[in-house]
Amino acid sequence: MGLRERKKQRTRQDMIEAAIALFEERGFEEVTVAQIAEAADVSTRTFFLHFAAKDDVLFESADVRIDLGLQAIAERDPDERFPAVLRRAMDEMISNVGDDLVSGAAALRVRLAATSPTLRARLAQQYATIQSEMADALHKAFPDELHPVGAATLMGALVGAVSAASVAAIHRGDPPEDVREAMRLGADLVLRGVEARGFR
Amino acid sequence: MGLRERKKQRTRQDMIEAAIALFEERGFEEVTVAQIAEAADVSTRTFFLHFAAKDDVLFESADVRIDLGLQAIAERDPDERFPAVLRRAMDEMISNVGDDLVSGAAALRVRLAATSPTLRARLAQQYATIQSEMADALHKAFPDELHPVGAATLMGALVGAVSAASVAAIHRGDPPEDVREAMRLGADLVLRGVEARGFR
DNA sequence: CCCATATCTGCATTGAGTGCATCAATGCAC
DNA sequence: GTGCATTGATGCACTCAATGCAGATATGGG
Repeated sequence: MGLRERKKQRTRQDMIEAAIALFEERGFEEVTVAQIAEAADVSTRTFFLHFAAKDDVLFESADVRIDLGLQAIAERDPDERFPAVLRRAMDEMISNVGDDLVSGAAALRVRLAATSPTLRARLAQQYATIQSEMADALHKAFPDELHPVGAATLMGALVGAVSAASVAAIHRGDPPEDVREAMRLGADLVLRGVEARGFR
Repeated sequence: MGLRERKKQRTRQDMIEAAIALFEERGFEEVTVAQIAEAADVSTRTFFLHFAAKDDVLFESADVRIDLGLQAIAERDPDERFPAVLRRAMDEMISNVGDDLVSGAAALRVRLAATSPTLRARLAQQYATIQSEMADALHKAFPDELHPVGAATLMGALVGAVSAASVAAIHRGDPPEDVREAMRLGADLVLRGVEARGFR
């Protein structure tokens, strides 16, 4: 990595650190981009060169590995039914929420989201993306067993349960492994219902 | 209702109609508040006197009766267990999504949300409110059987399933009763899992 | 008819976000 | 090392959403 690239990452990191410090001190809504820029000693224009929006600076390390979920679906055994595939997919994703959870970045986001509609929206957006991409992949992998509405409903329940569980657990201050366990219980709740009787 | 009040409702309605027409023609993001105000022959300041944000104009008739859900929880039979209570609550709420669904306002929102992050966020916010209020009420009603994280997870799954189902069904152009049926199936999927084995 | 009140309006301001032109440092070829 | 293309940083002007404030105007009640 050349000097140019290193410098770029440095200013980026400066902005992230400045932003986090200010957010922790005053809250998300009370800090302006101009203040972040000033604290990081860059122009506001530079901020938007690195981040599309003010909240993006908090999602730098947000690392839900949706690719692992999609991969789990793609790699299914020919005779494997979708509840089993989903169990693998969710387990893969949950076991790999990493850095973010450990570093406390996720906790900071949840804490700040409590007082910022903008941030809540951004958080929701992330889950919505996972939900719709997975639903799409799922329908394509099991076209005869799951119609589009069914797949969407199923992923809505799964993502809804898992996200609510993680937010609630993080909000409570649980350590990373307990958060993951809460997420697993959430996924299990839904998948149990799917397995109980067939779902469409 | 006096003349003053009628005039107020009239300007409000003018703005709503102007906004809907413009949104349908050009999409949500492509229409400015100034344009809506001009089309309704009022000042932009008046727009914000009636609506806190640009997207609020589309949620005038959004009528998810969360009170019915909370009421269902409050009125529970002493020996009724929470899965049964939740069935009643969800059924009450789903059966009473009314006007909005019939008038096509809900469909317009879903259609516009497809191309507007702002609108998606607003939609998500609505569900999030229902989710957290119900989770809270649920935990308070069954303090020994459902701890806070469990209640949050459960409502996350329920609201996630129902909202995804309704959005998918509406997106498909299903008529109101089919949309409600999709929502019921979503709720059922989750509740079946809860009933299958006890949930915490 | 007069006064309190509520709606509507104009104006100024803040803050997010974008387009554009420019400057300066870096990387690269020779 | 010199020349040149690239690219990251910046300043400036601008749009748009949203808010505060101060008036103008109309309504409704006495």
